[in-house]
Amino acid sequence: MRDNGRSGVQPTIAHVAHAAGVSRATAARVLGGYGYTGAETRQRVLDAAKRLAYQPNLLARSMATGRSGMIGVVVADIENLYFARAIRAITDTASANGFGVVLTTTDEDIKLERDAVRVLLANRVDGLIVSPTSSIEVDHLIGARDIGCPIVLLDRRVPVLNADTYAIDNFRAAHQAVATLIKQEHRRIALVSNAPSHGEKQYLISSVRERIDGYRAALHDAGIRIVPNLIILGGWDTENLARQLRKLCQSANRPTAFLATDSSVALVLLKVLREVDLSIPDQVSLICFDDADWTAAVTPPLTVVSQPIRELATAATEDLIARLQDEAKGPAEETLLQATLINRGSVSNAPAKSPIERQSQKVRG
Amino acid sequence: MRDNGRSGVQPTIAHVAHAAGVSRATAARVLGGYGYTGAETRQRVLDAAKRLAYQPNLLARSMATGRSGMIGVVVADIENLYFARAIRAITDTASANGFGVVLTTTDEDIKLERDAVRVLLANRVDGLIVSPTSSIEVDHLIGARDIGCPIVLLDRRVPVLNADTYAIDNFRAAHQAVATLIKQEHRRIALVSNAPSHGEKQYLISSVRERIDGYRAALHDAGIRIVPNLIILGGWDTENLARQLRKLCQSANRPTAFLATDSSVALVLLKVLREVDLSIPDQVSLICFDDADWTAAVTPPLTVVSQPIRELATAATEDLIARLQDEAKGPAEETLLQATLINRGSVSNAPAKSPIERQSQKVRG
DNA sequence: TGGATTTGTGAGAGCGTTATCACATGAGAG
DNA sequence: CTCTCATGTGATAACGCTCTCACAAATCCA
Repeated sequence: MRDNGRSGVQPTIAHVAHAAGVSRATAARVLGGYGYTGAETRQRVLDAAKRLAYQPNLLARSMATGRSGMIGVVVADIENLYFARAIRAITDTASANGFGVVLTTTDEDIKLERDAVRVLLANRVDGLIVSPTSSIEVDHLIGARDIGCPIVLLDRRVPVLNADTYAIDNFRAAHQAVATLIKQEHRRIALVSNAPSHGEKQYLISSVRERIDGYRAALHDAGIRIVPNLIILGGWDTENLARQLRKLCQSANRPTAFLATDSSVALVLLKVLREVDLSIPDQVSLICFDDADWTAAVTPPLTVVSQPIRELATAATEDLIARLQDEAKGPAEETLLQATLINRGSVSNAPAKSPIERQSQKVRG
Repeated sequence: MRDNGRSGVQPTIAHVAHAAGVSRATAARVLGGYGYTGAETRQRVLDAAKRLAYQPNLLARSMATGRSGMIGVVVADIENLYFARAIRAITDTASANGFGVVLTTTDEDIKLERDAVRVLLANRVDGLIVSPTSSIEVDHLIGARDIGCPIVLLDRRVPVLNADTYAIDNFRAAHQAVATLIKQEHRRIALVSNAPSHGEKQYLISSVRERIDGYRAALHDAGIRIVPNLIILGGWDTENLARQLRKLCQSANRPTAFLATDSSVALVLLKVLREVDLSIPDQVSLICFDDADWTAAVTPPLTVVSQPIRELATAATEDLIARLQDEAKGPAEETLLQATLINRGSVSNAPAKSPIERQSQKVRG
């Protein structure tokens, strides 16, 4: 039993009890707020506790109660706006309810996700809020659920897990965005994402998959042919995504409009567009997911699909905490909030002529 | 002792020991990796552990060892780019070293900071990484240190605490940025920050204070008079900051250049500049702290003071972990890395004529 | 062959709580 | 005047680990 130098300084219930001249049990009762205690004794204990600056050891309490008061959060990347906002809402909600948050990051790597869940479980978090990288490889989540650790899913679904899920209606949001573009006469609309393209469709992150589905449906509804080349899945390497976009933008029949599945993708696209000297919204229109604060500050300000991230994350956390506190656990529910399209300045009518014609015109002029 | 429904499912060392037909002590030794164990026994225990999917209860381990393997992180706001990057680096470094991270957020509120530290200590984190809101009200930090909880400071200093500190050389960075503007003939240079203006100078966040000092020094070195009105401290309310900036930009002798102390301030400034129809870099120049990814994507791309956030946070975490592991604790050290000015497109020569003249000229034209 | 030494194992005491149980006291009821 | 019963309080067993000790068996050296 090594001495960490702390135990000698941190008073325990025993110290308080001694100082107050009562038994440990009694001190524990008043400090823990349970069981009978005489008014006068209680005051003596309270005084002693204050005098010694007693702080209960939550680890010990967790040991004894079997609940740690900690919520584990597993997300891909905290630098991503979506998750940053979500984590903020989660920590706020958690601490308002007396819970702490243990944060882990997976980088969309299923192996790291497994590790993260294992570590969190080993630390006996009471519950988990997860944005799973995969909707297929979820054995670790099922394992967690099976040992009685409640899980709430954020942003992404895992049907087989049967857990409460909080996300937006991605299909509808993408559909609406694309429909907006179509209404402005756009016919060649590209969808750009940083999800990895390798593997089967089912291995895509569910939110991206649903956005793609919404994109396709909107095109289909308008009788526009779906061109596979216009769906860009750049993977997690920004440079790779930029390369693909550059190529697309320089091709003869480049798209007249883009739908970016998140703001970091939009950023890459913006850089490429400047590189190839295409201006928004005159030459290309753009809508992106997530109302990042910079989207309103750039010129032109970007039209975005705003997700109610804070609401989602807050609701998810409250849900988890409710499940932690009530033993009455209803069946798993899926909460799908609606995203809202914020019209700013990055969408305009499609250029009257096709890009090819425009370009040759330019050369002639 | 309530049953949380988990203990029945989670196997303990006792279960493994029983399954392997050895004593708890022996199982604990092989599972804990300490003391002697026979090769054959070890294997039996390992097999049993695997079969039962044994996962050590880290809470219990923490109780016994007095170390939790958790690092507490206290920052103002995770949505702030600086802290998002820092937290990312901290979690990465921590988990690479077998540590977990408990995250708390203070919103620059000293009261919340006190609470956060208290909760973290109650949870017996092994050490603390803090970006303190105040360099004056630090009794809670001193208290933490005094009970033997190592603290490492990030971004901000607290001289009296005598703790290892990781930050950039804010004075020099600001000095250099302002000098750059001066070299381009700018004379009316504003400093814009979102730090609260009320109270004494010493109550400012140390990094902001040092940037202001650097700003003043640069002006002074160039023989330029310091105009108090050009130092804008907007507080945490974005709208308030915008209001002040609007007023400043519309005043007769508005500044020709701005130094923003972080990227979120720059964002507000950008919006205001668009509102009042002032273009960068023709009419005003701009340098901001922090190389946020959007700064390179806007038009024109922004010239920024790039802080080596990741390096700072990684070093801070490694330092803390080293102090946690080595008992040999040297004296507190301050590590000041250098920021680098990244020249992009938001700085140009000051308009040849004063804003007033330009404006009247415009009217005449 | 006997004592010392190595090698491996088991017993058991913490760690700081929670929570149950038994017990002491005094008051009120029969 | 005993018998309950409410009211406090103290002992004490968990919780699941770590880690010191004691001790048995096997090995070594003289």
